[in-house]
Amino acid sequence: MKKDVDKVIIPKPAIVRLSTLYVLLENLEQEGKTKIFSAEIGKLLGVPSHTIRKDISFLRQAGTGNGYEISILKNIIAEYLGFNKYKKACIVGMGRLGNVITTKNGFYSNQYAVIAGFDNNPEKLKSTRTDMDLYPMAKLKEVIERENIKIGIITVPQDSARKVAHDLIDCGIKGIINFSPVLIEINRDDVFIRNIFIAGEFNILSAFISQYEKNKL
Amino acid sequence: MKKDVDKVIIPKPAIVRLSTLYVLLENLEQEGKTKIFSAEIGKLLGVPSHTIRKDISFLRQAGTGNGYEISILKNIIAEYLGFNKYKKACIVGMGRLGNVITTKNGFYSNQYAVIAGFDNNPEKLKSTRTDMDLYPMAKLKEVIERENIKIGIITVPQDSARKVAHDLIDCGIKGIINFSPVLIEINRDDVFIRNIFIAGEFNILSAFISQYEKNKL
DNA sequence: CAACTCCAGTGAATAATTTCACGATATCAC
DNA sequence: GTGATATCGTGAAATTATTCACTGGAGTTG
Repeated sequence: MKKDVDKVIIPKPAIVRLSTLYVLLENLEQEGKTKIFSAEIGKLLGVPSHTIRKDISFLRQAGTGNGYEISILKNIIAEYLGFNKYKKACIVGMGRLGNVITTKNGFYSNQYAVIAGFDNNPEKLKSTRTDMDLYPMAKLKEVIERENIKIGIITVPQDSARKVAHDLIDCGIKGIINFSPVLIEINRDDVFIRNIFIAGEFNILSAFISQYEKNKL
Repeated sequence: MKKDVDKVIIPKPAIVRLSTLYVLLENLEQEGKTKIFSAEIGKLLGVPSHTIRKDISFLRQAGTGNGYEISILKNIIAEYLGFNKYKKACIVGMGRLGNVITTKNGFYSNQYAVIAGFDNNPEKLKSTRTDMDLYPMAKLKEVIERENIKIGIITVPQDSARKVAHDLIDCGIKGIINFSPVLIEINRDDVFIRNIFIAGEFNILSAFISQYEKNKL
């Protein structure tokens, strides 16, 4: 009898690695590569090969045992992790950062589409040159519901970030990428937030470097 | 007899949380707040209060037992994690993203200073308006060594990211924040890299949302 | 068609991290 | 000052994640 696949819970760090791996595979595929080994993936992701093998084994879709066919592996990951479900995103805050992020620069996978931008400054709505549709904040709920958008990006200044986050959640957004330099507190376990907290990154590096030097002694 | 404090190894996730917490405390302090409780911190960081208490307890600098004095907690964290050691950073790639990041926007803590910018396009060196000193790539080693910079930010396009990373490491950089949409593979355990991999963030959110819905059933 | 080599897959062991639970200490009210 | 309440600090337990170690399949060579 087959194992109850649906009950296997994948460790969160494994989900993060596999999600990243997916984008990596997209890039490699575009470069013309078709096959890859666990050791190679490991190097690129900065983890040992057995970690990669284990991560992939959580998906319970055993391959042939001799390297991975990139296109197949991509599909297995996307299928299992549900990447095909939520492809639309919106962005709030059409300032300079918002602009940079949504300019197709390789920043986001070609699987996703940021289809709507919001800002409460009418000037910005006019001056911004982009493929997306731009709207004033008042249209937030209407657009998100109409397009069934589940992912939101926050690139507004500090003082409005929290309000925007809660507005997005009220409109049905389930995942947020927050670039504002403010941590956003949410009380619901059905909404996920990824904070891109650049100021913190300096400290993290500083700490790791110091820890390394301390332990070296 | 006192415990051998120096031998206590802090879990990596705790280091990351404490590093983030530090920036948070800086912000709260600027807003005029002087005291904070573990439950409050927990909400802001999105983790339970006992995790925060445990994280802080790794520092072995017990407080009074009734909330934390923000200024004191800040000092304890900075001291223990060595934040005071490496305050200078440089950035390679003065394109639009590089500009946005280095514009004092609250993106980086006021503790750090991005003091030098590099680009191999002479036009960019002239046209960019900034407080930093700007240099051509040829000056990389000279400047990094002269200023004893240990942290580098990469905001160059995809195709040069890997080379830039290795150049930085050759110049003595020990910590890298990589914004390019390429994962950088390094083989040294004395160099730390933080990939801000936006394309991956979409997948991660997508996966968490799907996982949540799957487990809900 | 062996024999050999190279990898993936995975259950089990180990290690790392988080959570728990409770004693200790500060604060406040009266 | 005493009691009531709130909060921290931390060793130990529980949970979660990683690493190990071995099996078996696929490709390759002569």
